[in-house]
Amino acid sequence: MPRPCQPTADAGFDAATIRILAAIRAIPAGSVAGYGVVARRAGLPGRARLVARILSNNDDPGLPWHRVLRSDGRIALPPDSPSYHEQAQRLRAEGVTVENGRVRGLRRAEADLDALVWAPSRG
DNA sequence: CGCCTGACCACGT
DNA sequence: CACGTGGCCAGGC
Repeated sequence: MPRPCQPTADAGFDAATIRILAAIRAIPAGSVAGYGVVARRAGLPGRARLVARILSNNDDPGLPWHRVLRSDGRIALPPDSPSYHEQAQRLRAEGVTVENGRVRGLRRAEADLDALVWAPSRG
């Protein structure tokens, strides 16, 4: 009996992994995020590859791993992989437009947000 | 330790 | 938008 805390499938993971898992679970249905964004949200900038490794190692079916894409909106998995099709299917099931293994509007949306924050004559 | 690999990223062409 | 290049971090051997 490791500990009386509630084991949410995060049991046994280090802090970084737990934060990343939380960041992934925080992605709302019907939305997507890049590996780098997930890492940054988890407070681990520059650890995009760590996110990828965690997803690769992940076995929790409740984790919305399908909402994580490359920074350019492309599905990271190889097109001939079974998981690739599963990801595209799950995304479409949430109303996300997947075309040619790619989701449109990921980079553009982030750029717009940055533009708002860094907009001239505003702050 | 050093070396290779990976569900990555930014940048230039 | 597609490709090539260099960089980055973490693991496995």
